[in-house]
Amino acid sequence: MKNLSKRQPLLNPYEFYTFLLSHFDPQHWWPAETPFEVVVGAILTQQVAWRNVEKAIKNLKSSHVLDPCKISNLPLGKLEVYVKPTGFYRQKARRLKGICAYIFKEYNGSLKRLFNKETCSLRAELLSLNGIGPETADSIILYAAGKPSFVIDAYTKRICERLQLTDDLDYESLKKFFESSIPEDVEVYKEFHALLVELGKNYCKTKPVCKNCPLSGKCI
DNA sequence: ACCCAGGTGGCCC
DNA sequence: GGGCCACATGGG
Repeated sequence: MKNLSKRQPLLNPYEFYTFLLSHFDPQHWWPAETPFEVVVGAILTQQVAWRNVEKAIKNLKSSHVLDPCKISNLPLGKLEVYVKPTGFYRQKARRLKGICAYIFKEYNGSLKRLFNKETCSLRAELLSLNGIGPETADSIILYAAGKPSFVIDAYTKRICERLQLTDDLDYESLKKFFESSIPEDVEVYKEFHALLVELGKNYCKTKPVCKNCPLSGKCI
């Protein structure tokens, strides 16, 4: 485990959060109607634009299969067709089906039972499933289970780098950095992450879009 | 014709 | 612990 940044950052995370709140509309994430839709979206959005995920979710909804039991019983080929727009579709279909089968087998298809665990053991259990890494696990815990677990994504890492908010930290260290700097509050965690993505999508891409960026001047 | 998007797992050192 | 690779579609 790396040490957290010893140098005084230009902006502390909570100030950064209030700054973002004052510059962007509330995001009210996650864009989904049910916790299970969050789980599916979290898998499907890996390394792909959200608009592609919307197509896949729409396919699943219009086919009336957006349910853990239905998906675990769906032929792989059909599931692949539904999730095709999200790319890596063979992998994602296989993993999604595996995760649904697990929920079906271990929890009788009830996410509530799965989520009725302590955050720490829930996270470990999610991480043990093929297709769920740290970001997906934290997204599910925060936005589907409604428990505090700060989500780190590529934008967040990039923004921290550009603002010199932290040293180059690994996932768990960066997560701890945020969690130790802001109130342990589900709504704060949700909105902060969503705002970081919003900032990232508009201004902090691999090639920075500095024009009109509310952070221009603070960025390196 | 490129480049990139709300990652993960496998393999290697 | 980190670096590299495969995985694949769709929009700018």
